[in-house]
Amino acid sequence: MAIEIKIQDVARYEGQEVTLKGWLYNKRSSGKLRFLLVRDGSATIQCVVFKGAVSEEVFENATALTQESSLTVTGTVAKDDRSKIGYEIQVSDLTVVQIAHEYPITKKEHGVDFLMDHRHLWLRSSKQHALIRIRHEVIRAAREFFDMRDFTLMDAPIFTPNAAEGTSTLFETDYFERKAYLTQSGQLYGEAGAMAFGNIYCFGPTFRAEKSKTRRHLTEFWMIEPEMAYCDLEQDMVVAEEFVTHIVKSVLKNRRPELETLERDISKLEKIEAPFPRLHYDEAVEILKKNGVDFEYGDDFGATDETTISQQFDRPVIVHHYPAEVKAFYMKRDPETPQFALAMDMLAPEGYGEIIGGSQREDDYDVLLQRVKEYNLPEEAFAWYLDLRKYGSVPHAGFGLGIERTVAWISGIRHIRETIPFPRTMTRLYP
RNA sequence: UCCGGCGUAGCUCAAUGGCAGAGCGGGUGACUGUUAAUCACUAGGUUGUAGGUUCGAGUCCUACCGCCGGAGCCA
Repeated sequence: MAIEIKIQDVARYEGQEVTLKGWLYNKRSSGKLRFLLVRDGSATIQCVVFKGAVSEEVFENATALTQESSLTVTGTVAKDDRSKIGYEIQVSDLTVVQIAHEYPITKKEHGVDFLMDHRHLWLRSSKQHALIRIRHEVIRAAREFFDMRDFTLMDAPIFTPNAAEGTSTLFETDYFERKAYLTQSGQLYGEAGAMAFGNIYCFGPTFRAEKSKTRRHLTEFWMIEPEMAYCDLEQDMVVAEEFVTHIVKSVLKNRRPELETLERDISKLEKIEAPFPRLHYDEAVEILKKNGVDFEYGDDFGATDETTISQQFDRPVIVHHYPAEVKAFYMKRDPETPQFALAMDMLAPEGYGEIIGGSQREDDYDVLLQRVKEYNLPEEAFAWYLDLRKYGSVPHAGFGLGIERTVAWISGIRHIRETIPFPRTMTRLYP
């Protein structure tokens, strides 16, 4: 009786008879030979069916297989230098589980819209497979980083009564004849958690109804957000750069074959090491001026500005002390230079844009109440949030990291939509 | 919302205003080492929609629809 194995473990079974359960990735034939490229989710291997070595029925079955048909194969593991993984299977028996209908995704190239309409099948192809596995590793490493440091996982709600920053980009939904909004960030709830547990993080989907049609935007994306009590902006930045370093190193260690599948320039990732360069807003503006960018002092940076700044460095760069006017109401201002907020953004290299946004939060009750009024926010909706400043307020800080932009950067792929299994954009709700 | 581009076979694309085609995929067959195998044969079309110009429109014009890219906004 042959032992049932995963293709990725095939090297351990050289010369033995094994059984694989999978799907037909591709088929080539030559006279009395059938070359079946079989994938099982772990890897892909060529299975060779020779007419003289199997029953007539097995050979006929091998001939009839169509792309993505499901099958089980039994055969001997043989070393072969022509194989990409070093081995192939010499088939002795083969069972067809299902003959697949005509498979829409062929070996030739396809357009994005067609592939996205078939996203549920596209996930089977090698590039998409590699991306989702890198995404898994990014998420695993991100959680591991905070778990190792004794942060408590405390997830935030997805239905929220109000917006943290304006309502124009919120998805509204009916909530038993009231209005509810899909969350844009777990941060405010994270602050409640930090006051309860010290250090927490939350991880979940967030939703933004921005009418953005660029390769960096999704309407539904995943964010991991730590929030730390007794923490200032400086400490916040240190955690952020060590965090990103840990994620990159984990992917390099555990998902190197996938990076190679994607033809990622790995040398660029190997340079990622904390500490990262840090720029005061004023220094970032200087860089723009030096590069001849027409930029108005006091504005936030646009996408091309971010690219110009990040291109000066071979690792992520942190920009801090943004003008307070362009930043959110909850960010604390620098006591020494109150025109600046104690805010920071981390820009990924190679023009991948902002992957982290964070700040030290305003911890003074009176100042925060004043901000709520200045930003015309409904005071009663933020009563619970203001409470956090009434009962044992402490300096605290946190940030949010966008999973999809991080995966896009580490993978080196152009568009963010391939970094999530089923992307949601302005024009894409199916499948 | 604004700016730009593209809609032709299942897919990727050709076709000077003048007979709507190729490759891949599908089907039939040949081949004992193929690597997107190769070779032969074969089926497959309301050229996004609605108007207009013209002897004649896939091609030119107008409107609409869909998608793609970018801007703003953001992670």
